[in-house]
Amino acid sequence: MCLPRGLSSNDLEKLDQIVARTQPIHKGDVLFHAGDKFSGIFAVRTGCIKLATSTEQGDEQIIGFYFPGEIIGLDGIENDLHTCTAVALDTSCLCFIGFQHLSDVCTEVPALSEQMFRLMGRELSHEHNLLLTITKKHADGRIATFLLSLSSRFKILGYSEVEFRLPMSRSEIGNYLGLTFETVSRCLSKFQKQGLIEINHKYITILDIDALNAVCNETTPAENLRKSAS
Amino acid sequence: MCLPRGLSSNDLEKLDQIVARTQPIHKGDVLFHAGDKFSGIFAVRTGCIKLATSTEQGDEQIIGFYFPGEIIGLDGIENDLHTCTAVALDTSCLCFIGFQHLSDVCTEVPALSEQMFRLMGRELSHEHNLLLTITKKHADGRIATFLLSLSSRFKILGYSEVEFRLPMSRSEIGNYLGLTFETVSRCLSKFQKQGLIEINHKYITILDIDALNAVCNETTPAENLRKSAS
DNA sequence: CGTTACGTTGATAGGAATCAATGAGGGTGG
DNA sequence: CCACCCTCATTGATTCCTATCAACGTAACG
Repeated sequence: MCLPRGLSSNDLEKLDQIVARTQPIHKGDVLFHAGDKFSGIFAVRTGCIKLATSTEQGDEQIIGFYFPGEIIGLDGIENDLHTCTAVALDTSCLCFIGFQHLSDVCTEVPALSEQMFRLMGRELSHEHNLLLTITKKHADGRIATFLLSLSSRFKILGYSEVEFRLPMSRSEIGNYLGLTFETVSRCLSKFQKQGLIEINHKYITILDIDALNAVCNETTPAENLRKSAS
Repeated sequence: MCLPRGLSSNDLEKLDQIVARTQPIHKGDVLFHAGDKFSGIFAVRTGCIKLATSTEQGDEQIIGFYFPGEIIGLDGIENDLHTCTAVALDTSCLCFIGFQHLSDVCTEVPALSEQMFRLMGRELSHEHNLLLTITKKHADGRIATFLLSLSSRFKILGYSEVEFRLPMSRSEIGNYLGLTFETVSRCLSKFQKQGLIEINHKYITILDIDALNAVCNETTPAENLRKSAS
């Protein structure tokens, strides 16, 4: 499992008792909607889930894509209401941990409480990084960053870091990175022409990871924004 | 104080014992640096603090501006290291709560634990909103949104919601909103010409709050990004 | 085999970044 | 106390990136 880390086997047992394996859900299925009552958190076992918030006007902003080992649902802890919508991008299996159980165990096991804080902290850093990527990088850099992020996560999961399938559409990538799908498509084509990657529909092969890294670190737009650092 | 909410007076007492009032810090002083060891969290009592992350290349991204009653330092919970830098924008007073003490009291008082989760959840929603603002709105909308956010926060603090001082520079506003300081300046001037606000250096008067709200909700760029909602 | 959603590619336009020059305040030192 | 410096802010001219509009190709699905 994914949640525990530094828990005693005794504590692990307690945790294990409250974890439920859910039925697989299919592409397009909604795990929870923004506004739904918060009932607990989910751990992705297989597949991929996207999380998105939205404005009153109905535009949606994708917050992240979640792969096996990653946790979703923390957005509901604040007010017992989910602020995000979670949708499966592929057939996916999840574990569910009811919040009532979880907080019971948390009071018994302080280490689990800490672990929960860490998870929320991770969400926060993820969003910090996303903000940095969006505000400081051009389209090229954002997409290169995105591809490398996927690559490193797949590697951790034991899959190939250079050859993988994108579970999300161009449109979703664009939404996530603050770009239009046309721009995403164009950048991917450009990277292919430059020999950085090879694209076959949803399948990507990274040919030159160093060059991609270089694109990530390219000159930032709004050089002068740095001045506020001083 | 700011942290408690729904705590018993008994619990409050425990909390009170571990809160330390710190010496006032001055404009430009650094409360903690990214990379510093995490020692505890701060509550702003007076003044204003900015929080920022940065890339390896040194560009900084301002994450938020924190006013009295707001909490900073949660970014350090994940790895016991701060991921943000906190800088005073004005002379400011803060309370400090050491993390060791805090987690001790948390295990005794589950309600406080929940409160901490809620605080982190609030940080998360704040960043979701910021992302939405940056990716879905033009410069005008971002700045109008920013002004209205300040306005409502000042109102809560008991200050005027239509007349206030901006503790941060144009450059910092721009950094926060993903714009250059020139664009910020231009938009503010434009709003003034349109009779929405009046600017006097750092002092702002909101003349037409409804019109500002309208600017916030204006047509979004990248209309087609919505399609991924379907 | 048509329908539909998704993806690619091209042409154009618009908004904000960049470059540049000038002005206003605040602090320091003579 | 005034002159100077330096940072912050304003405003204008130009450029560049990416959104937008549009047409077409391709894959998946019933």
